[in-house]
Amino acid sequence: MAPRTSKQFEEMRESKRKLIMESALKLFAKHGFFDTSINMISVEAGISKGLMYNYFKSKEDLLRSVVFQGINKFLVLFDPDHDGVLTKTELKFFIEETFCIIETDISFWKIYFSVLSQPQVLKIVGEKFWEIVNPVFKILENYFERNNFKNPKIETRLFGALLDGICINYILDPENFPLEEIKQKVIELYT
Amino acid sequence: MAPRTSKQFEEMRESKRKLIMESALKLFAKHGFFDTSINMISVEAGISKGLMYNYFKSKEDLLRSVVFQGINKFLVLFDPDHDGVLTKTELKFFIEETFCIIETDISFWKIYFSVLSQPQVLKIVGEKFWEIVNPVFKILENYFERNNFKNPKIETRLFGALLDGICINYILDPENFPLEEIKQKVIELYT
Amino acid sequence: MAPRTSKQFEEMRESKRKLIMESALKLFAKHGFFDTSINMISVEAGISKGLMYNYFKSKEDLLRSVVFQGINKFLVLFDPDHDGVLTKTELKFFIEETFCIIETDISFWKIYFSVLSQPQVLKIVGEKFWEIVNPVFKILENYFERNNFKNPKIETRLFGALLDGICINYILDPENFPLEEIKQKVIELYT
Amino acid sequence: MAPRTSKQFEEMRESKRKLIMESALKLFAKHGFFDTSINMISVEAGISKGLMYNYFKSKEDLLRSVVFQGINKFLVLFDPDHDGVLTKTELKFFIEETFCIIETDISFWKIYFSVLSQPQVLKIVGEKFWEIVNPVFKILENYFERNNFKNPKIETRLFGALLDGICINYILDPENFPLEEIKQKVIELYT
DNA sequence: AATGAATGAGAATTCATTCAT
DNA sequence: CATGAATGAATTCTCATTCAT
Repeated sequence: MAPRTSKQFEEMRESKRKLIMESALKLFAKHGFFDTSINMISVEAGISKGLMYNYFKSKEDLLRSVVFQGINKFLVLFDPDHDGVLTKTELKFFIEETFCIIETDISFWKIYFSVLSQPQVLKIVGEKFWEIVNPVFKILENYFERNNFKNPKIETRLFGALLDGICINYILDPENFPLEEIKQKVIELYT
Repeated sequence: MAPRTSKQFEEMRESKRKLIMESALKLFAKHGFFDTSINMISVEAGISKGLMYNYFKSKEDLLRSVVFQGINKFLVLFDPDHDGVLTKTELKFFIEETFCIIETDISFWKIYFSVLSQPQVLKIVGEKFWEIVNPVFKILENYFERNNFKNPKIETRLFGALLDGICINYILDPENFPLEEIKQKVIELYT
Repeated sequence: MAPRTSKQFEEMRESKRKLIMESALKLFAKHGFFDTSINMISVEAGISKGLMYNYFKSKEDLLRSVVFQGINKFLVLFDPDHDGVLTKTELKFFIEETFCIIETDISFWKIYFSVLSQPQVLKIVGEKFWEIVNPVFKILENYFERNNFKNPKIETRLFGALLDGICINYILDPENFPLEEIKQKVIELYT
Repeated sequence: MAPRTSKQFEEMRESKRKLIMESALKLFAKHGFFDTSINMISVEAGISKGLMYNYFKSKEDLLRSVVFQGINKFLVLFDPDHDGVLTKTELKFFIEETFCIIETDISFWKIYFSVLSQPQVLKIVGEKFWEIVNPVFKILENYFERNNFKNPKIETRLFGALLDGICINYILDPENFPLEEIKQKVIELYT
């Protein structure tokens, strides 16, 4: 029998890591970080409690991993050219994709806002959060400047706040929130 | 010694209740609900752990009380005539007061969003939350209708989302968030 | 009924503290620090696990307390005048009392040597240990100097080593170790 | 390829066993038995955790092996003629070698005293310990008898205690302990 | 009313050991 | 022979809540 290659092992590890993260994502979203125990996660993932610690060094580490994975998934939408310059089309695409992701990744966004509003949890995610978010703000500011918005800095902040607010309102009551119409309205406002 | 009247007792009780709630508000905002222990609260309030349970049924009950007190404080701003009809001046006043309260009651808002984004905490606050928020939405919708906004329902939702988003962004980074300029922009947009 | 005074409360606390320390001493000596769980101690003391942490902030803290209590009990034997000068009679008394304490406090000495020889445990007891032991060495050195021993420093070290060695040998096999005769021999050698 | 002979296999096994034991010795001495995990040992030895169990039945078995190897290394110094009779020269040689070994094998002695003073660890090493130590005592007793010491039994115990005490004191503070001068003093006392 | 000692369920984490590959 | 993923029992510690005083 051919011995398993190192690569195959790596793939197995990676897929189990993903499995654990998905279980955690689901439960964190459903019950919140503090009310989700390692035990619950391991049951959900169908593994033993101990094994968790083979893949993540603590519950906090697991949260961090889940949060950053979600943020990164979101950020790739942004400025697809990676040229630091946002065209009107790109912004429209970004907004559309954002709304799409709000809908599909609702679990992630629940965790995301939980992280933002819980001091102890925010502490865990820490500085790295700002490292990621700040460049995005820069690019938006640049966009508003080029498009002759009166006060680009303010506009950027307002835009960010609006998306956050929409997201948090959608999360609160997904059934009744008119996501599609809100999306059209936002696109209309900004492009 | 003159026996204390029942009224004096009530006043003492009420003021101690307030003391506990203020201590809790401060600590929940600083450390989060889960990382604030009953012990910490009682130390902050200068009373014993046991006495807490004389005023609040449980830690959850205390949270609920703190949250609803804050919401009520906020709601009295709204529609001062209680006539269910919002004038342009009243809306402007409402926005201004909202921004004022965002700044002065930052501790409350931290808890508020923590409540919104933590499923278990939201569960505690429960239905009563919607009972309070829904009428406000109705009044706003009515305002947008009377002022010929194209889609009052959407506009209401967008307005709510925007305020929520502004608040959450301010909370995250109060030092750098341009609250005053954002306020002007919002007033300009809606009145 | 007369209300309990604060002093009575303090006494109750103190006696419970002692109870826990005695239980811990017994079990640490019997099973060693690592093989004695907080659970075992609380059962032995007839209290709940949680209550332990009302009196000691951790298992390590409990160990520290037990060890220092034992060391202090031992040190009061030394130089009863507190004049820093040891007479021949005082040394004889010290040796006699030491042997007495070796016999009666065997549990403590087991822990003591466990602490000395387990790096992680020694770390817990830490610097405070040397703060206590060093002055004793000084006084002994002074004694040997005044009594014209050839090399007081060496003699001090040898004396300390001998007592440690006797103690550890007694602990290992109390039934068969001729403690009384060894004591006479030591007195004869040093006074 | 030439098949490996059984003898070669044995040699490889033996050398790997030694490697593991050396790693364990080093880590047990540094961190103590309980704070050294199988994982740490296997990393130190550059092998897998699983392989450890191919060479040693358990962690306890590994400790036992390490301790007995050290004791045996020490015992061969003793009575080189194996005639059960110790000459004055042999005793001097024995003392000198003992002090030499105290210095070079400090890691072992740390473990040794840890074993002596930790009940659970002593239990592991068990009876075999006494089987080894008792004959040595016999030979020393015989020596003191032949050399007209007043009470050979007591003298033997005292001698053993002194060496143990010296060793434990050296271990505690190798930098400052005057090992060489103590050695001269001991030789002077006993030969 | 007021206290804080006491409880005990439950949390995160560790680690010796096993076993499929 | 060699690996390291997987297990699960055991451990320390926390904390909301109760209750005798």
